[in-house]
Amino acid sequence: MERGAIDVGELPGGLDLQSTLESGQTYGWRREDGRTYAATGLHGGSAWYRTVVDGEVVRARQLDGALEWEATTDAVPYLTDLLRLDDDLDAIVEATPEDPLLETAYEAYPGMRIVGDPFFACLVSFICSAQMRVERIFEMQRALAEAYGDAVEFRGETHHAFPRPEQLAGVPESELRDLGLGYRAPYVEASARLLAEGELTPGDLPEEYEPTREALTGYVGVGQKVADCVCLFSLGHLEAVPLDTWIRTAIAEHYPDCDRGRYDETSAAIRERFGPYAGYAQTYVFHYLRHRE
DNA sequence: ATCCAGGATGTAT
DNA sequence: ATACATCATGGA
Repeated sequence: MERGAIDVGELPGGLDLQSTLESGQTYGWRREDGRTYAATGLHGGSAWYRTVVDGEVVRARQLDGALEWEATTDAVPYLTDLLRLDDDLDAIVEATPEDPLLETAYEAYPGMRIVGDPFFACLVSFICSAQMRVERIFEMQRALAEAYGDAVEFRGETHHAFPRPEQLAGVPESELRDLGLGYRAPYVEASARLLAEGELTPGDLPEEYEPTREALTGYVGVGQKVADCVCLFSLGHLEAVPLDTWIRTAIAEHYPDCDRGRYDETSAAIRERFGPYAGYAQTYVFHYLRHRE
């Protein structure tokens, strides 16, 4: 086992691990105490979180201005990617236009970062997110990992990686429905099968944001909103603004002139309003609106 | 019981 | 191209 700590004070803009991992961007981390935002409220302490990446187990917690970690290998490169520790949050906030809602949201959760999730796990998570509460999306991804993912031993405990595409391709629809996926079950299987057969792999995707979003709708169960989530939370397109129910309500209330009636045009308008890191702004607004009071 | 949740798809117009 | 019904599931 290896262990270490990252000085949060040296990260521009700091870090809020709990908000980063529990704000509905990523469903690949499990909080070891089994509790959630709903149970602990915001700033719920320094719980350990764990995930499996590339077959390596990584545990992490934030304590006294340090990001402590224990892992089966050097976790620093993984944490840097998964938590986007190289993002200059100060510069991102600085580049955000003056706006009452954005300023309130940024001030509510200083240090929250956009995640850089593994592609397939992110894709499946947000296919499953359709008409589903955040808490239940966590349960669905955990169920998928425990049912189909590789088991990895660490500290005397068994951890499960998220399944690879070939581990979900061909799984009977009834099995996925039994995990609570509902009508999303065939979407997950069909998209996994595409990847397992080498079609529409991440390497096939364009470089630019908008063509990438369009290409991602080639998966089954992926429309523009889910595609935007993958763009933002896995592919690093920080300008992507997923238009979910929360942000649509916010647009209606705060930016009605940005409502163009169509997804792509409304998205472009709000992107223009929110600036080059519009995705960051969107995620802060989403988290803020879901948890205020 | 009725409504809703980080929507997408198939079909009819 | 746009409007509409339909799609599971569990919690409030």
